[in-house]
Amino acid sequence: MDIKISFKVNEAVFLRDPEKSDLGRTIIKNSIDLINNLGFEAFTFKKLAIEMGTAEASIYRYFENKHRLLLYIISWYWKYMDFLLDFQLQNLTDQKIKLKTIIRLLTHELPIHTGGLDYNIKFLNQIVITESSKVYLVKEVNEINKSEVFKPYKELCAKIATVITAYNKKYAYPKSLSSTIIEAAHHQQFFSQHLPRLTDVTPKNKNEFACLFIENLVFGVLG
Amino acid sequence: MDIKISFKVNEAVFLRDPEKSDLGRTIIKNSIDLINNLGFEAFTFKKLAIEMGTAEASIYRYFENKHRLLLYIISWYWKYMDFLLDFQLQNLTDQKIKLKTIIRLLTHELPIHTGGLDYNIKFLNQIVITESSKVYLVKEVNEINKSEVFKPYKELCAKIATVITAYNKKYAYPKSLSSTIIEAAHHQQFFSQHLPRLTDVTPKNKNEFACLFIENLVFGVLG
DNA sequence: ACATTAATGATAGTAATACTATTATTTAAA
DNA sequence: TTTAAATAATAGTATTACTATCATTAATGT
Repeated sequence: MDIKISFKVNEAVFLRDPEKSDLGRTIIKNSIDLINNLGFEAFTFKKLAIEMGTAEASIYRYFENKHRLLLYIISWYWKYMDFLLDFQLQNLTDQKIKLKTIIRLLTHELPIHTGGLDYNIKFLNQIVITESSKVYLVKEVNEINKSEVFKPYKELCAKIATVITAYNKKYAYPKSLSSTIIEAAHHQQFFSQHLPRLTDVTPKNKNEFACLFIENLVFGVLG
Repeated sequence: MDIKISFKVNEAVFLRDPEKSDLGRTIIKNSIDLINNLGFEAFTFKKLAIEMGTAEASIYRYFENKHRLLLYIISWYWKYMDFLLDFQLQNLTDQKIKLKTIIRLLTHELPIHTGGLDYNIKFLNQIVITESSKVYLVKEVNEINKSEVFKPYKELCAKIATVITAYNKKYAYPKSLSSTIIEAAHHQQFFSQHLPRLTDVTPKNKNEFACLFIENLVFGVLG
């Protein structure tokens, strides 16, 4: 069975759905590559158009601006993460194992699901670590939030919070703990890569570090 | 006694030291106001120059670009935070009270120290919450880091880590916990202001929320 | 007090960015 | 096979992110 995975991203994010045309999919694929290469600040639609051999105006038909395009990519990622989480938590009954599975997912490169997915998951992962907070850390956050485009993040957060509560019914801050571990997963990965003195990473545990730290944190708080 | 507080920010951050001239100080003061008003993305040197009634070129004599200016402001903030921390931890012996004092400082508006400080601390606080991570979440982070401009953040982190270790010698991740609570302090404040569903904030505890959550987190992990 | 240096103001200019608009051409749908 | 929709190609504008020049003002040293 050759399943094509695709996720519906909120329509408010784009002008034309990039999933529904070759050009659209090429835009997303090349954006992921180029944002990863240049960083979001230096990334422009012009450069993307040149990279793709298309016109700048074509990209503007899909996205209002590069911030929306990033929002699309990040939303897509959260939807994919949500899907993987459902998939991996399936049939698990032990809440501790569920939490460990979640933490593992949040702190590692996403497994590449055979079939579908022509996006570079390694790059996507790096983009999420470095750029994801830029989608909401903007002046217009309240305005943007009204169109519900942050829903995928909120839903993932709520889902993790449910598992937290199932593990420890008395814990008072399941959603905050959830958003904190998501963000900390990114930060600790970024710091261990670029600013290791902000962490306790060692050369030995470099890849596992964020996971170890967050597991210790979560089970420390939840008991 | 009328003490003027000032902090030496690493010289690599600026071209000309803004603390050493009226124009320089006006640049910083107005930047804080304007970044708070417009957000960092919409903030430009041109707008700042108009606001100040000076020429754009004058500002470029102090800072290479707006990223460096933000880095200056954020570095200044960390130095000020470090100073306040020393001040408030003075004479405290109970490590638990020390940690609570730290968490309180990280999650509240900084107290305005009489004398000195013509910067708007309320605004500065908001800028740190919303913009501070943008100084390191950039492609050039390794390059920038070489000039030691992130030292104030690292030193604050190390200082907090010392207290964490003093409180619990067995805890394996003092620096990561330290950077995590600093970042979480910002995120949880931002989320409770703008995206409350990512938190467990209630209308009642809105101002105290981040503090309560992080206290619970820290003493949960450290025992 | 005067000369020298340094800082600022005023103005101009350039390349790149972030778009919008127009029209011709290709592709897809009715 | 007609019609509509999507794309390519091209142009154009306002703003951004700078750099350069030169006159003026302020600060400093002797």
